[in-house]
Amino acid sequence: MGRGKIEIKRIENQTNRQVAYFRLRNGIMKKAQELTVLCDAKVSLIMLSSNDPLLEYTSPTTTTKNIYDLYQKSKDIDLWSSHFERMLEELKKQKDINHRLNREIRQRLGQDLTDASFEELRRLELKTFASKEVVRARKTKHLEERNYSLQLDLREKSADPQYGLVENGGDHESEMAVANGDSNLDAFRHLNLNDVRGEFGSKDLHLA
Amino acid sequence: MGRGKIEIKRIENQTNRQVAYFRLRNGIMKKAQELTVLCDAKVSLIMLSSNDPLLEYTSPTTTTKNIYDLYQKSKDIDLWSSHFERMLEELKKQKDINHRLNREIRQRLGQDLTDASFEELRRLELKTFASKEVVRARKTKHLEERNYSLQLDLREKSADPQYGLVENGGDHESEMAVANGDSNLDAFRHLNLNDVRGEFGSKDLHLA
DNA sequence: AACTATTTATAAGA
DNA sequence: TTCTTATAAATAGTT
Repeated sequence: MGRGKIEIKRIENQTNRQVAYFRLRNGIMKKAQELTVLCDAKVSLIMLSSNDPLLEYTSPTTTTKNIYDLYQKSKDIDLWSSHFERMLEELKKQKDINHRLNREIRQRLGQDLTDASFEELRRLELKTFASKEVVRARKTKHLEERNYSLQLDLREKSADPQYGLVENGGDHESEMAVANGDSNLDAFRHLNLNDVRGEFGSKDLHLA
Repeated sequence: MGRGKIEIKRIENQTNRQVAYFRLRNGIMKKAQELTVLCDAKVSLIMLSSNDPLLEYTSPTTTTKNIYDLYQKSKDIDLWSSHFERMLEELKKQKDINHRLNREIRQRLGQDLTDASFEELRRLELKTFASKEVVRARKTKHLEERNYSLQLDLREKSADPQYGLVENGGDHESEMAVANGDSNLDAFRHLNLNDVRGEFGSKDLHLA
């Protein structure tokens, strides 16, 4: 509606397109507002165009989150699980970093072991056990807590205020490298533990 | 715009309001579609009015989920965080603890064990060995299985085919535990490493 | 960013 | 409801 009729297809001229966007977005926002008021409806309108910030209209009687909750209910889907996916992806990424570091560590250990004396080897083995236990304990405890979180998650999949994401900055790499007692110490499995244990005599093992 | 001008305020007559909603919703949907095509924009429009099913328009170039993700990114908020907030907070805390612990562990393993006596080392080995095989085998496995089933639950709640969950393979929990290690130093402390004194050399391993 | 000729949307009536 | 149509509103092209 204007001086001339236009075909509804992408406006190829970048500038014209931008101008049209500016006009039309105001138009539709107004429509959304009118619809809200006149019909007592809830409306969520979100628009995005390259080179422009995201723009939204949300009926004052509701919130974007509320609309999305209703949307999900209506569609019987769960968009929020995307966050869970995202976290899993992040973990997967970290896992990859872990693997890389583990390889590195194993290589270093291998080099060091090449010319290690018997005493040194024994010392390393002991370190292995110590690390293993510490890490194992930490892992187990954390698993418990994660279980708890997941359960809460499943239980409370509905209402809620808005919070900011906790930033994940910082480098995990060195920490993981040290903490990952499972894989990074696998290298020691090829040590003949029996040879070493011989040194200690044959006392029975007591469970902790 | 019509035969007469109308004031933008709630239409009190229920029927008229309903009729208006029907008209206007078609209008705004068309606008959304035009905006999408003409300006190459992404639009998400969701409408709700009592006694009517939820109605939406989403640009064919995107999805509601995608818009939602972009929205959150743009607003730097996380609408889902009430669910995840607890977990993320926890992870952050764990990470801090982890950082501190790693330093501690590195120091202890590197320094304290260096001078361990034969007797202490033997005791240390026995303890760690025992814990390794017994406690973890049962407990950890149980927890991991439980985690896995919880995740399956979450996964089944997600009906969005476009965003399949990251394949987990049952490993993420351990990775997470590793990456966000927790503070169970108890097992470590029970080793009484500080009491250990001995005769060993000091060739050191670098774990990171 | 303003103007205005036109197109488009739609309020009220049938 | 749905169609019709007079009129309001939106806006394309222009300045």
